[in-house]
Amino acid sequence: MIDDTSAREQVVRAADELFYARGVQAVGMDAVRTAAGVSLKRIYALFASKDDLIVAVLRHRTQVWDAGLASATERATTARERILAIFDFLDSWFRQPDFRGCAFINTNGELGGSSEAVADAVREQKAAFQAYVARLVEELGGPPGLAPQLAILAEGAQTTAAIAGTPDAAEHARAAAETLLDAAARLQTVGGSH
Amino acid sequence: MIDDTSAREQVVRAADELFYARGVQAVGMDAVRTAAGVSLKRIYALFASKDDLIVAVLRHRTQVWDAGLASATERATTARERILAIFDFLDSWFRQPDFRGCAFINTNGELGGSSEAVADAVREQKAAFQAYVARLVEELGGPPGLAPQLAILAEGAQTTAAIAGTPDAAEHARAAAETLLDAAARLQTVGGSH
DNA sequence: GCCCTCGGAGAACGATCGTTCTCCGCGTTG
DNA sequence: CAACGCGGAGAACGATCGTTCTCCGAGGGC
Repeated sequence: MIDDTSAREQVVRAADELFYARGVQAVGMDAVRTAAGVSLKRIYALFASKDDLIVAVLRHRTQVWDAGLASATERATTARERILAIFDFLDSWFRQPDFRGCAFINTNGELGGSSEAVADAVREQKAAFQAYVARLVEELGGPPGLAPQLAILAEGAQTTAAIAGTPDAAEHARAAAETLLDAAARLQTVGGSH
Repeated sequence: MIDDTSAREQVVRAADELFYARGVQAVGMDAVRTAAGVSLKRIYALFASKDDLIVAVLRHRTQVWDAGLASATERATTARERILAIFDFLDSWFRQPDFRGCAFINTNGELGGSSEAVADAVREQKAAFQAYVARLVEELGGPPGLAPQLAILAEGAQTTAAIAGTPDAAEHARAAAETLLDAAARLQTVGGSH
């Protein structure tokens, strides 16, 4: 037998893939069991219920997202480049063949109305992303109002790419972000109303 | 008894409200029957299956959305004002107490991976919105790349408002749209690189 | 007035869900 | 070596799903 920690990890990883590909409610616990190779008894010893597993999957996705975002932006030297690197990160994500939109948005749409725990986990992740963008904008010296605008571009690109089935939205969002960054820089240098 | 047309309408309207509030899979056909006041036998005479009903609900939502968008933007006189009116329309929508995000995005996240019919209906609606924005941008004389950027702002505002539970995203998206419109106008008048 | 058809209410059916329980084999301890 | 506890496989359970069927009462044609 394997220890609890790696069993948990296997279950979460398998459930994550299945939930993301087919939606949460369409995946039965039997499918999770088969994919993870962990018995149902064990799964229910590690997680109190399917809802618990869903939340654990969302927290795992948060970690994966945070790590991917960090590694995508750390190469850039300036704050502006780091902000634009977010959209390059989205672009490469949208190009993956199994891309099916943002798991947090999808899960929130499916269960956010009934499960408060799910809604909370999703809200937390999006708030963390907003805070990350806000930090970059602050580093840049941009106005505080710029950060939510950039975050909205990133969110919109994700849903647009998921529904259209093309990665174009990343480029469009990146171009819009550049325009917003330019406008902020211009306001900063000339420092006045038009 | 009532005629088929109004029975259909009642079923679609009731299903729409239930699906939007709780998610599609969480609503049984019995609940639709009770809310619509139409017998299950009749429902299955009007719709071949639940999937059929889901698609009919999405088409109905498309009509409601189109009508709301048209009435919100028709008062504005210039193309720029009509574009910005989209975000005012979103703002008033986000403030409704039963707002729970964009039904198309939610349904696509829940079923788009398994049902091609649902994915198609959602794609159609989003493509129509993109085309509508593109028409306004053309009317404005803006560059063609501007339209997808504005559409992405609208999409991002919807998911952000749904998850955060606040209507702030509409204002942020509107402000970003103004910046993008200003930048496009500036390029148009001075007509050159920076 | 009688029959016949049609639609409404909801029971019934098979499938599947989340969750628990049973059975069995294996490894450990005294 | 024998008794025992623990985990794995999967059957079992009650609930609920989408869909169909049965029963029954109301209303129009002869």
